[in-house]
Parts: sequence; C-alpha cells; structure tokens
Amino acid sequence: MSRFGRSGPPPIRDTYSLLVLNITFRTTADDLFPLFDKYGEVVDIYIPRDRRTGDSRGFAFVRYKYEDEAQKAVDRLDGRLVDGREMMVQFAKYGPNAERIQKGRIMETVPKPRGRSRSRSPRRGYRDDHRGRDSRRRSRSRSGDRYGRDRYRERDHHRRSRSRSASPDDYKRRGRDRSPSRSRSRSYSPDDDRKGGRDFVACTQKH
DNA sequence: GTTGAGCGTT
Repeated sequence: MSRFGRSGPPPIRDTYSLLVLNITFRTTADDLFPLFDKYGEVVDIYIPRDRRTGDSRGFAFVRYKYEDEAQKAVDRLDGRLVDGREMMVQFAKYGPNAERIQKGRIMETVPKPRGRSRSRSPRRGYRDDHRGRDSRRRSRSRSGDRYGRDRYRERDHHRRSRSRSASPDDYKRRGRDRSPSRSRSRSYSPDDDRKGGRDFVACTQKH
C-alpha cells in the first residue's frame, strides 16, 4: 500500500518501474521517497512484505512517470548508501519498456547494422556492461551461497509438503480410512461430550 | 532479535 493517498495502484503499463534491491529490511517507502522524488515525479512506491510477519523483503519498486527521470534516478541512486547498505537501482521487468530491459538497464542502442560497420562487430567491448556486472557481482560474492540455497530449499520443502497434504491421493486414502472410522465414531458419538467434559474438568481444575 | 538472491499489491 502506498501512503500517497491514492486509492489503488496506478497502471503499470503507463509507469516506469524501478527495482530497488539490496536495501535494508527496515527501509520503508517513506525513507525512499525523498531520495527518488528529487530526480523526478514518483508515482508510487511499493515494498513487498511478507504476508505473515509483514516484514520487508529487502527490495522495493519505485515507479516514475517518465523514462528519462527513471534513468536519471538509476544513474544517481544506484550504489547509493542507504542505512549503511548500498542499494541497487535497476529497471523492473514490468512496464512499457520491458522489452528493452536487459540486466536492469535499458538497451537504447538497438544493434542496427550500419552500412559503415565492418564485418567485425565485437559485442564484448562494452565497458558499461562491465561496470554493472562487476558491481552486482561484488554484492553476490560476499553472501554465502550455502545459506541461500538452504533457505530456499527449506521454503520450497515447506510449500511442497503443504501441497502434498492436499494431494488427491492422500485425501482419497485418508477419506477411505476415515469413512468407517467416522461412521463408527458416529455410532458412539460421545466424542463431543467427552471432549467437553475433559475441557470442563481442566477448566475447573485450573480455576 | 536474525538473513541478502531476486522482480510486485494493498
């Protein structure tokens, strides 16, 4: 939710979204807004949070109205130290310029074969590309790969196990087992009474 | 109270 007083997110297709990575977990949209607003008209800022804990996930989306302003913000704020951590500003995948986005940067220079161009077109000679990759690589190399993989696997396992419990096979098997059990249980049917009585006793004892 | 690759809704 953006605290901009707007009732709903603006259409993504008409805004230029920037992906802000590597921010601290306590950095909020209010902290980012003054920084990004200096370089252009910020339409909206959104920070994905965890559903359960509500904590920040460590990145944000800043949406600009114009592309040149967004590009300027990328140039000026990428690598900016915020709360003791260098944030990385890139272009998000979504938006009107999604097709031109390569590795978080807009590829304006379309590889248009010029008549003057010789047969030699060394694509590896881009210095700009080199800088960006190096900057990103530095952040990654510092982090332990093992922890990241473990965490991801753990989360995946959790999700899968939950999915497995709802699988039709287990459900059918359980249902078949439960079917007679339930009918038998229904014959006795003192389940609720017994449970309630125990609870009542416990409650009485507690009190 | 912690963590650190990535792409998003209230």
